[in-house]
Amino acid sequence: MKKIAAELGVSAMTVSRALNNHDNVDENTKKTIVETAKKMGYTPNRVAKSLVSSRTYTIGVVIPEISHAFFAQVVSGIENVTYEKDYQLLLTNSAEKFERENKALETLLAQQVDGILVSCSEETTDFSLLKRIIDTGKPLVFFDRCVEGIGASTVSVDDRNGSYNMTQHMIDHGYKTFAYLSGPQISTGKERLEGFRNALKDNKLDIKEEWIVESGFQEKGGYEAMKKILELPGDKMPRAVLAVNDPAAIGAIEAIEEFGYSIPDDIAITGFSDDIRARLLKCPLTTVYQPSVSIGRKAAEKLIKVIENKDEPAENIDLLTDLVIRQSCGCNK
Amino acid sequence: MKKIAAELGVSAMTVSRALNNHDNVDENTKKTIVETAKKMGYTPNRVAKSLVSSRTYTIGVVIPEISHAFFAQVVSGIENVTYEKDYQLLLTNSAEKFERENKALETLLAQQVDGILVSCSEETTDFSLLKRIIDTGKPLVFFDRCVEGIGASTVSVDDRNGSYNMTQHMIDHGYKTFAYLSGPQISTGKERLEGFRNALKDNKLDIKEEWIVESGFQEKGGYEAMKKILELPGDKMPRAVLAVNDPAAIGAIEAIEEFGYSIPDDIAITGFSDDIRARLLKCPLTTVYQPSVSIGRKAAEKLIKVIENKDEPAENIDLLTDLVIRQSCGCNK
DNA sequence: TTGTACGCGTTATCAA
DNA sequence: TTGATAACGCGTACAA
Repeated sequence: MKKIAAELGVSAMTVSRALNNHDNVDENTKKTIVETAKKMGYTPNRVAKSLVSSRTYTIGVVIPEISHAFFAQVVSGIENVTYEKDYQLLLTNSAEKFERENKALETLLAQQVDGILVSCSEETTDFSLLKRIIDTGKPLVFFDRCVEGIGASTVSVDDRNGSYNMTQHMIDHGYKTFAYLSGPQISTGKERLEGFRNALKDNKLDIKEEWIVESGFQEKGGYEAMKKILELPGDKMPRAVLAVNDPAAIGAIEAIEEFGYSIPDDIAITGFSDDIRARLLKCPLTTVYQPSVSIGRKAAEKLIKVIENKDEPAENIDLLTDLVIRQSCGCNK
Repeated sequence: MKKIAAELGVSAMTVSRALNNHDNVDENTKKTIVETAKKMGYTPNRVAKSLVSSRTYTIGVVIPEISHAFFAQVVSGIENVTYEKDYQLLLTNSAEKFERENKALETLLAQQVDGILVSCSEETTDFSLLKRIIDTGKPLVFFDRCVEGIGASTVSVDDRNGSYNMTQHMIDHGYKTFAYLSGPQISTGKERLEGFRNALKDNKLDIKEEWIVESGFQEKGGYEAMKKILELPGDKMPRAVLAVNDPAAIGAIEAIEEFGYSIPDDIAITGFSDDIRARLLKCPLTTVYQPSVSIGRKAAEKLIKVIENKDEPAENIDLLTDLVIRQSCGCNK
């Protein structure tokens, strides 16, 4: 800006005004300034701008695992909104680790992001840092793996209902013995398991606790949890398996096939999330559709509202899920 | 920092030195300062730091489509490195649009990122902005969809070879008539088509130009291109189809099935990228494995080298591909 | 319509 | 070992 000013024999201030298209600048000088700015390849320095305005137009995102299809889609939804609203996206990855999540949060704060979007790691059970951040008034919105009741808005699907409905669907089709591959018992994972339990209870079916195995959110955990169930002593096997999400279900399917069982005839299985792979599986996976892109969009929209209006009230936004009935549940015949 | 200084009756400068662990500060004062900083919940302001140092420890990434599995994995590789080296990731999405790519680039520049990682959009044929950025000395590295020869390093796989090898594999197994679903004729897309052409030429096989159809990089384009081929007048059909990437192949498979043909018995097909879905398809897709995470890692590593040493020479890094033979090529019997 | 002074939070530099 | 000052690039508030 100084150089442009010197070049044209005006003050830096006039250049600033011209470039920001203020109306108290002579039309002619404005034109010349804009032109020479372009000619000299001027790029405004947002860092300096941010320092004075204490606004960075930057949003920090903490994702448990970027390479997971679901989160990639959520990010895509977030990006849609930030693009429209002229915010930038600072992406961090907790890699499902509590430590990394905290470090990421600290860094985002240091970067002076205008707001933060968080989906908790698998390990996160201590919310003190999150609470402290919210208490300072820094805009923060949870998505998918949310912490409710600590003052921040949350955006997720109605996990309990989705899980309940899927379980009910299976019961309606005559299944009576169920295994459940559960996620960690926080937010999403907890609610889905509750939905499962409630459905069984409401239908007066027994819950066999040793068939409820924690698998985590990933393929490997699903594989191992399923194996554990299949290796249980005794000759009984669950007739149907509900998994906390599609990656876990996909891992479990591998285990089931390794044991030589066929899906859905020996064991029926369902997932949750409608992963990009679900419909393409050899035996297409029945699952609960989660509007991943919308989750990202809603979360980003809410966050920006909070950023731009500190009085925006906190709310828990639940998006609707849908059952996607394919072959793996065996109800399609 | 000022508040801490006031609290302790020292100057802001001493606080700065203590917090940055300089050695010319009294050990005791240093300790007290660090403690009260923690107690007061001090978070350093990187924006201010950046303004004076003209370093942001931020890397901008321009991705053609975040929600694509391949790119999500590349981003994951990039993030691994930026995490290790303490850089932050500013993610932008060109949505395969030239305009958006340019806007993203401008924004990243304005954000004063220390360097930029770019994979070009499908539409990008005008490299003038990219060239201008490189010429200003701003560190920039291309990955996957690269522009060679304009002064920036590139990281991609040896597309020509990968494509050649796949074609040769098919020829070795007796296939003689090929269709090719091509990407746009830049970088990756161009090289893969060349590999295909070269292999046919070297084997003295005819190339039927009307069976070379531009599909773009996505499912929809693959579907439509394949349909076009199958609807061609005359009763001849290609015996095998090579697609520029897996998404295009997956789209094409849908078209092939819609026409009632079976894979690989009526038409064999292969992809490129080893998408997360490839192995799970009803007829698992034979494809060329691209080390996506490594591409991200290498690109980020190279970029950081350039950032930290302006004399780092530009180079074209080619990672190796591998054929992944599954069922869709029909060579597995 | 244009210009000057100052401040944003931090650090380099020089002086004490 | 510590402090004062200036500077990074920009915008607000005021004066001309």
